[in-house]
Amino acid sequence: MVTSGQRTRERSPQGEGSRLREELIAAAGRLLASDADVDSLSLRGVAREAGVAAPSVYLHFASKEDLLRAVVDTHFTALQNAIETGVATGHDPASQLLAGCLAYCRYAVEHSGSYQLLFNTPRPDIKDLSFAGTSGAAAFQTLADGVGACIAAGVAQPGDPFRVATNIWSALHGTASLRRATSGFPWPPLEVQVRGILEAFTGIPYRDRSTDEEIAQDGAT
Amino acid sequence: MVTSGQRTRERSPQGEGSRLREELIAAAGRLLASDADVDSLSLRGVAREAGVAAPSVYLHFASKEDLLRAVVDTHFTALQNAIETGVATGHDPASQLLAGCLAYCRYAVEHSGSYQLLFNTPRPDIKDLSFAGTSGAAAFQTLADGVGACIAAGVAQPGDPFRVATNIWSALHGTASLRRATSGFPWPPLEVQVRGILEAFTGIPYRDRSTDEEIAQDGAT
DNA sequence: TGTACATCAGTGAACGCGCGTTCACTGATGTAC
DNA sequence: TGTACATCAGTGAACGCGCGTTCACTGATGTAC
Repeated sequence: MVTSGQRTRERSPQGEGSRLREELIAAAGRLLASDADVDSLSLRGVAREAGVAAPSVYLHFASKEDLLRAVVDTHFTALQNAIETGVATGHDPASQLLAGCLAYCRYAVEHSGSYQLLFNTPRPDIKDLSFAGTSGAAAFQTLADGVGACIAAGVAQPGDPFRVATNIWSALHGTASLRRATSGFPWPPLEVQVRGILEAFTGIPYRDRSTDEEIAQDGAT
Repeated sequence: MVTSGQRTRERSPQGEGSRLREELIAAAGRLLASDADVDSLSLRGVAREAGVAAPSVYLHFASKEDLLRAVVDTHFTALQNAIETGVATGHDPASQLLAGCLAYCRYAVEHSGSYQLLFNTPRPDIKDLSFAGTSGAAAFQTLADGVGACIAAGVAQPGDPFRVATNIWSALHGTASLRRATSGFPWPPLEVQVRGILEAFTGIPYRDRSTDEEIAQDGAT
């Protein structure tokens, strides 16, 4: 149980019935944030968290599957936003790549239920069958473009951006997933490992590099 | 449904009651091999697959949890065996490292339900709370030792074997997990990617290197 | 202004299902005398 | 050799639970005349 949906939710005013739709998606998000398992996302559980009777879900979703699809969509958008916000803090291809990858990993670690739903749940009923055109593909393209920009700028070692991005994605996904599934393993700080991974696959000396924030601070002192 | 447990399993002869214990673990393995989801491993489902009534499970396991613990143990042992068999095919530290990592990834991809149970299921009720001393730790130690041997032999670039092994593990786990969860992504052949990952983290030129088998074949022609 | 009616947001009770677990049992095989 | 009894491997029926879904409903708000 999380925020234990307030028992006396007041009904939406007439014409605003679609508010409940957003409230249900938000309730599912709260469950994912706490319990962090797709299978804990029962239709009744989500309705309970939203403070509403189970059949009310059917006012906005045709089935449980339909509800989960909307949840997946919402969380893919949130991840994409997190990445773009991160990338925007960088001022050159190399720092943008680091910032984007860090944002991705932080999202995965800090919203691990959500991330688990997006990338560790092979549920064709909920997700698109082909990868191309999905939100996951969009996020990957952002990564591949970032790698390509570093190679084009001559700061990363030459190579096929798509393949390099595939390796980086694998490593980032791996560390985020393993951190969640293992208890007691002595993981290094997330940023340290992300820097090491990026350095290994691009040749950019990230381990010796300050963040843009640190550079700004150093310049200010 | 898989092999749909034969409806008329003949009972074990007297004194051999513990046969059922192994049959139940094997039945769980068949379910994992086909359906590949921990949550599909219901006590009733396993009994059904074994061709036995549900309460019969309690002749050998105190609870569903207890059964699943035994299943986890069995599959960790299978993974460790696969790795050791792989390592044994190598004749120097570098080829042993590659062989062990390939064996790990192949196990993960070919027994994806089993692998999912071992490494993507944070279930403290089923698994040990601390990582140290577990079968997972043993497998990781094998990897760290392999990396250490390559560094000591001077074939890998210098570094902390534990940290390098952590990065390799993350990347191998990531590619195995993502291959399962994404449909439609253009993954490179597993061995190609594993070689690229190992080269990036150790500096050993695996991408240009033949397997021991290929060397043996080349020598024979 | 009053009243009949429509619309809208949401509910309570019920359904059939599979689950984990408990209980008293069955029926074959071995053992004691 | 026969028979009473113990042991052993496993079963059938039942329990309470939460699930997804359906159904007929309620009661507040708006609209037509």
